[in-house]
Amino acid sequence: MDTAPVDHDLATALLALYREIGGLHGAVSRRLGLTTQQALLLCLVGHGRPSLGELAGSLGCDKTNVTGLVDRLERRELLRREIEPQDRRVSRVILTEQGHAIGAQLRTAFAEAVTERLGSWPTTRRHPFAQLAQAAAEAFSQQ
Amino acid sequence: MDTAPVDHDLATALLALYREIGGLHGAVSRRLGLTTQQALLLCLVGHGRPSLGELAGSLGCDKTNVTGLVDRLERRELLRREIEPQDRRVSRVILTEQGHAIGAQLRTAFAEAVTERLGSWPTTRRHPFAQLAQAAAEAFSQQ
DNA sequence: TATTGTTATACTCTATAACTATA
DNA sequence: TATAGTTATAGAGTATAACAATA
Repeated sequence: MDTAPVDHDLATALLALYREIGGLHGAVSRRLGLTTQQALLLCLVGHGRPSLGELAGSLGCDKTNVTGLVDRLERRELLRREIEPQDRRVSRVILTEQGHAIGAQLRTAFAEAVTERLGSWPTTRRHPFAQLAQAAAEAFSQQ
Repeated sequence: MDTAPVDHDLATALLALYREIGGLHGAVSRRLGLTTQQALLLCLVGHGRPSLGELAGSLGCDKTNVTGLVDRLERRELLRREIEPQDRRVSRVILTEQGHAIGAQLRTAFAEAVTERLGSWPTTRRHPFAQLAQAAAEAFSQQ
C-alpha cells in the first residue's frame, strides 16, 4: 500500500518540529522586542497590503485579535492602516520603513539561528528538506 | 560550496510550515477543549515523569508559566504533581488515566488532520519528510 | 549559597458576543 | 441584509522580580 490511512510517525515528527521552531522563533522575536505573534504578523505583511481579515485567516486566529495586534504594532510605528477607497469597510496594513527594517532583521536572525543548528547538514539534505517543508506548508494552507 | 552561510529559503519554508502547523494543531486542541500550550504540555509528558523545570525547557517558556499551565490541567484532573522524595524541591508531573486518554485523542486527531492534508503524498515522499523533520527537531533541541 | 517551584504583577493573546460603519 | 472591523469582557499565556522551601 502506498498511502497509509494515518501517518503517526509524520505527525509526531511535525509536532516535535513545531515545538522546536516555536522555541527558536520565540527567542529570536523576543530579542527584537516582539512577541511571537507580532513577529509572525510582521513577516506576513512583508511587501503586501493584506486586510485585517486576510491576516486573521493566515494567522489562524479570530479577527478581533488582529485588531489588537495591529493596534500595538501601529503604536510602535512598525505599520499603519490604510482604508480601501473602493470599500471603506476594509483596512489594509502597510509596513513603515522601520517595520520593513525590523522584518528584515527578524528574517535574518531566524535564518541565522536555523542555519547555525543545521550547519552540519549539507545542501543535499537541506535543499530537499526546504522543498518538502514549503510543499507541506502549502498543502496545509489549502483550508 | 556545500554549506551556505545562511539558508534563507529553508528558514522561510520552516516559518511558513510553523505557521500552518500552528493553525492545525490549535484547531485540533481547541476541539478537545485545550489550548495549544496545554495540548503541547500534555503530549510532552506522555509516559514520562518530567519535572516542571524540564517542561519549561522543552516548551521554551519561563518556569513560572508552567506553574499556571500545570495548575489548570491538574484542576481538570488530566495530570497530577508528585514531589520527588530524593529532592523535595522537585515536582514531577504524571498524567492521570483521563490525561492519557485525552493525549491519545490529541495525537490521533492531529495525525488524522496531517494525513488528510498530505493524503496525496506517497510514502516515498512522506517517509523522508518525517525523517528530516524528526532530525531537524532533534538538532534544534540541542540547546 | 544555589536551586526548584511559587506568588504577585503587568502586559499580551485569545474567543465570544454585541456593536458601528459601510456595502 | 450582509460584511469588515471594533469594543467589551473574561480567561489564558507570558516574562520579571521577589519569595519560600529545600539542598
